[in-house]
Amino acid sequence: MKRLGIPQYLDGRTGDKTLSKAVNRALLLHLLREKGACSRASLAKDSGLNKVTVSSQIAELIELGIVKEIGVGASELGRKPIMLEIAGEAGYALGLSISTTGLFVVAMDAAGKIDRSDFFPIEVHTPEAVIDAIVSVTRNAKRRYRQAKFGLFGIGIAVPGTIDQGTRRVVCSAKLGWEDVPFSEDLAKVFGGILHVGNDATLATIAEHELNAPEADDFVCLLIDEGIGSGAYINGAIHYGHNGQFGEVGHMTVVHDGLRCPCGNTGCWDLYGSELALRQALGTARGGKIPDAEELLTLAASPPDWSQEAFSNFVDYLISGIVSIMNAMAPSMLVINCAVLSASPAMFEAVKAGVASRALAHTHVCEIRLSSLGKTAPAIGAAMAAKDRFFEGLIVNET
Amino acid sequence: MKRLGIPQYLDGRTGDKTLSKAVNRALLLHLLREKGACSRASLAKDSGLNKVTVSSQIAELIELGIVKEIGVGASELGRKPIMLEIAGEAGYALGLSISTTGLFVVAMDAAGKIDRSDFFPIEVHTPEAVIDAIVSVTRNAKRRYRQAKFGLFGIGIAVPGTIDQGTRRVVCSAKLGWEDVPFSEDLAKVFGGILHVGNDATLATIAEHELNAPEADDFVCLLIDEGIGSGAYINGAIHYGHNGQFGEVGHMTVVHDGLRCPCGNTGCWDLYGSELALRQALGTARGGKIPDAEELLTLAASPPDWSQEAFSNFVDYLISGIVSIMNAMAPSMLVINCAVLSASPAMFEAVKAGVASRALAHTHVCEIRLSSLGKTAPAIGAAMAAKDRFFEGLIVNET
DNA sequence: GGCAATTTGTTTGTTGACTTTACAAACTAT
DNA sequence: ATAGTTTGTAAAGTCAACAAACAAATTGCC
Repeated sequence: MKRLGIPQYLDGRTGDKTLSKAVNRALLLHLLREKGACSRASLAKDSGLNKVTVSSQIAELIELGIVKEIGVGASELGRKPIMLEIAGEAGYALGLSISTTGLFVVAMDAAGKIDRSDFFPIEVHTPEAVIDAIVSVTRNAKRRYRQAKFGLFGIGIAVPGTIDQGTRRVVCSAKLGWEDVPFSEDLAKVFGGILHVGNDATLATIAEHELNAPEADDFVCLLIDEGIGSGAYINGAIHYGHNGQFGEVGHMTVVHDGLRCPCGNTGCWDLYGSELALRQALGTARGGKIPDAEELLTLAASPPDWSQEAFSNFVDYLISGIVSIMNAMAPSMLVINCAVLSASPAMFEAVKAGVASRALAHTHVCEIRLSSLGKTAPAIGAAMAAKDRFFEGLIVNET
Repeated sequence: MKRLGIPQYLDGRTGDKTLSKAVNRALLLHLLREKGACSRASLAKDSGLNKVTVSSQIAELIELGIVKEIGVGASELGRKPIMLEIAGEAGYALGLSISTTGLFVVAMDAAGKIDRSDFFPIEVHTPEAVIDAIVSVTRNAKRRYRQAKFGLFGIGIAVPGTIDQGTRRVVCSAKLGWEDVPFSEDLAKVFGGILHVGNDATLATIAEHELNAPEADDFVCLLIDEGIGSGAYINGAIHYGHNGQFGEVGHMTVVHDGLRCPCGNTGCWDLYGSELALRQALGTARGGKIPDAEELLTLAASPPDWSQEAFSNFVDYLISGIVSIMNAMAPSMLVINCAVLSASPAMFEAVKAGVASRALAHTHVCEIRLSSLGKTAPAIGAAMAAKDRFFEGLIVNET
C-alpha cells in the first residue's frame, strides 16, 4: 500500500507534540479506512509506528466512537488478533448532486458504505427551489440518523459550476443559469454540520479516484455529459485550483477559429466533444429531431448508417482533447465518465486506440478506463468529500 | 508572508520527535531564506515557535555553518537584536542549461546570490560531447569553490526533453536528438554531490516563480522558443508529473485536423505558436530566407508590412493555447518567457488583451507577466533546484 | 546619573508523545 | 506439558518543544 504523505490540512503548523499525534492519527485512520478490518499489531507493522503508540491512539479512537473492536481474527501461529474497524454506524454523510432535472442523493456511513441512493425530480432549478429541496432532504436524513453517535455529520453538494472555496459561493453555473449565489450561507442556517460545496466534476473525480486507483498520484477524470468537465489529483491530492476553478477543460480551444462559444472563446472542446454537441450533430445528420439523452444511448449502442459520421467526428474530437490533456498534464491514469462511451464499447476502444497513437510516448503507462459510477459519481464524491472533512476534524480538533 | 506548508520531502514519515525538529528547521530556514537578515526574536514571532526552540535550532545551524551572525541590528526600544543570515559562502551550486548551441552556466551561492554567469559554445551536441563539457565546467567550479565549507555541493542540469525522476535518465529530447540517455549515471561517476536533472521548462518555472511570485500557489510558466514547454506550481509545489513528463503543452491540439507533428499528433500548438513556426511563416511570407533567431527579434521590434500577417497569426495561436491552459488549469499567475514578446511590447499587449477577452471570467485575477530572465532562466532554475535539494538534505539528514 | 520599561536571548525545569524494555495473555506445534 | 510465537499492555526512559524566570542591553524619563 502507498505510504501516506503528511496531509495538507496539517499545513501551517509548527512541529510540536500535537503535530506528531495528528500525523500518526491521520496515518492510522488512513490505514483503517483503506485496509478494512485489521489488528493493532498489523497497524503497527504497516504504519511503522510502535505497538504502544498504536494501542494508545486506538484506545482514544475507540473512546471517541469512530473505531470499534469486532472480535478476534485468524492467525497462523500465536495469539489471535483483536480485529478493529471503522465504526460505520458512528455517523453519516449526505452527498447531493444538482442537475437541471433533479437531485441525486446518496447517504454514506462513516466507513464509506452507501446506505441509500435516491433521485428527487425537481421542476424548476432556481436557487430557491433547489435549496428548498436540499433542506427537505437534509431534514429527513437528520431524523433518520439521529440515533448515530455523530448523527448526520455532514453534507456534500456537487454543483455544475465554479465555486469559490473561500466564500463558498457559487460563482457561476452556466448549466443552471446561476450567478454568484450565496448557496452555502443559506444552507448553513438550517444545518450546522460540515457543509462542502464543490464542482461536480471535481467531486466525481474524488469518487472515481477512490474506487479506481486510490494509489494513483496523478489522476485525471473527465466528466462528459452536456458539457465537458474534469478534475485531477496532483501529487496525490485533489486539486481545486485558484478560486476553485480548475478543470474547465471543456473550454480548451480544439478548433482554431472555430464556433463561437458563449464563454467568450472560439472553438471550445465543449462545442465538439460533448454529448450536447453530439446530439445536435445527430439531429443535423438525419435532418430531423435532435435525439434526447435516452435515444442517444440507443443510437450509440447500434449506430445506424446515417449516424456514423457524427459519431466518428465525436470520437475524433474526444481524442484531440484527451491527447491535449495527456500531453499537458501527464497523468498516470485517466477515467472517463461518459454515458455514450459506456454504451458503445467499440467507440471507447476507438478512443483508446486514437489516443495511444497520437499522445506522446509516455502514454503507454497512462491507463484509460471508463467510469463504473455513471450519473451518481458527483453525489458519491460529494458524500466522500464531506466524510473526508469529518475525519480531518477528528484529527485536527480532537488533539 | 505566506505560511509554509509541511514540505513534501518530509512525507512518508511517522510523527516522532525527529519530524517535529525537521518541520521546525524547515520553517526557520524558509524564513531565513525569504526574509534575509533577521533576529532570533523575529524568527520566533514569525514562525510561531518558542524563543528557546529558535535559539537551540539556530545554534545547531550556526554549528553546521549554514547560518551566521552578522552583528547587531537596529531597534526602537530595548536590547538590540543579533542579526542572522544564511551564510552564502558556505557552499555553491552550479546550474547548467543544455541547448543545441552551447551551455549556459550559472554559479549560485547558498544564499541564492548569483556568483557568475557564463556561456560555453559547443559545436556538436552528442551526449558524449555535452557530458565532456559539463565535466570540465564542473571540475573548474569544484576547484574554484574548494575553500567553502560545503564546496560545490550540487549541480542542476536543465535538459530540453523529458526526464524520468526515478531512473534520472533522459527519456527523450527531440531538440537534441537524444533518446534514453543515462546522463546522470555518467556524471555521478565524476561528481559525488547533489545532481538534479530536470526539464528546462520545469526548471525555468522554478526560477520565474522564485523571482516573480514566490507566494503564488498556482503558477504556470510558459517557455516559448524553438518549441513550447511549460512548468507549473500546483498547491504551492513544483509539479513534475507522472514520469516527470508534465508540461508538454506544445503538443496540445489547437488546430483540428491540422499539420502532422513528428510527435504523432496533428495540429500541435508547437507547429503554430513556437518561434520556429513563426520564423518559418515569416520565411514563407517574404518568399525568401527563413530569418534566424537574431533577425526574428529585429523584425518583431518593428515589423515590416509583409510580416504583419505572420506575426498576427502567431499572436492568435498564442492566445488560443494560453486560453486553453488558463481554463484548464486556473493558475493565479502566468509568466511567459518568450524573446519575441519581450522584443515587442505591442504584441505582448495584444496577447494579454486577447486572453482577457477569451478566457473564462476568473481571468481577471490571473496576472500575465513577461519573464525578466530570458535565456538564462533554465540555468538559474537548475541552480536553485540543486540549492533547494541541499537545504532539504540539511533538514532531513542532519536530524 | 539613576530607575523604570522594553526587548533580546539564555538558563532551568516541566510536559507529553513516542520509544524501549519487560511481561502477561493466548494460541500452535511437538 | 512444554517450547515457541504472536498479540497486546505496563513501566520506565528519551527527547524536543514549551513555560517561567532571569540576565543582558538599550531607551526614555525624572
